[in-house]
Amino acid sequence: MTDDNEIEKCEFLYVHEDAVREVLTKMPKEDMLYDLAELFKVFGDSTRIRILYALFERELCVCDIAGILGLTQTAVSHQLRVLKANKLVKARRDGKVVFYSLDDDHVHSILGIGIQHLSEGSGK
Amino acid sequence: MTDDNEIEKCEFLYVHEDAVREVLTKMPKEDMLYDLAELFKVFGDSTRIRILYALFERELCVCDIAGILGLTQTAVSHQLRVLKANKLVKARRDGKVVFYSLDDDHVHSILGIGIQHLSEGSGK
DNA sequence: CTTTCATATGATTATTTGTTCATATGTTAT
DNA sequence: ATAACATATGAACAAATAATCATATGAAAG
Repeated sequence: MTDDNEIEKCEFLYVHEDAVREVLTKMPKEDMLYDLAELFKVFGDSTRIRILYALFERELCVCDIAGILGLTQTAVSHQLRVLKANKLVKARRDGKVVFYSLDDDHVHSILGIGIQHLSEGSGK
Repeated sequence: MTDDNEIEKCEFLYVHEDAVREVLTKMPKEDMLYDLAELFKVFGDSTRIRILYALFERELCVCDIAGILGLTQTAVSHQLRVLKANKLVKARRDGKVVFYSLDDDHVHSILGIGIQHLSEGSGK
């Protein structure tokens, strides 16, 4: 049916043995795939996405972000910590106030492609 | 200190009032930001990332993916359902076997930019 | 039609994760 | 030093989610 190389049954291993072998040799390192997932996990929360978009316009302090998004200062601070740890935003202190801004060109790119995907998906 | 427009205190609202107003007018729709987060959430799991990378090479059936990644058939099937619901993979049935393949150019783009970010981050 | 095999689905469970509350740190002004 | 304010941090709680187990569906072969 398919055509060439079915081998044994699926007893959890190898329906198409050479396909499996080929893919196995070309898979990236586990560490990298794990880190990649961790990075996207950061984008996978609407609060963080909204913070990033707010920072698209200009740098903002924690309190302003909280005001814009209708969140508590604490919640924003926690999420900014995550974003900062992943080098997506950077902080600048001016007296008592800490200003946050985007710290990565990739933020734009990633969000942009995500939007493209969404818009095309709805058009199908 | 800062320079122009501090207004009142942060009582949860508006340290820099015009900054807040400006950003508020330019924020995208809530729905879109939510959908965007949902999309990235799909990429935010190492199992799904690994499945996507396996499919980079060629289409694969559920059992092969399970074999390649050392997962149960059930776990893979559940994740494929998520990926399919988000139009990142598509399915093709051939008899008893269902072959999955990537269903979006954006998958390449998004993962590519993610990798760029990671590699630059470690070089800092 | 019954069996076999590949895949899918539902329920349960364990873990992760975002928010809240309370409190701590750090900076400026009095 | 003390007070006031912006921000950060830790613990506790609630919600989301990925894996597992049991079972169901769907297709081909006998």
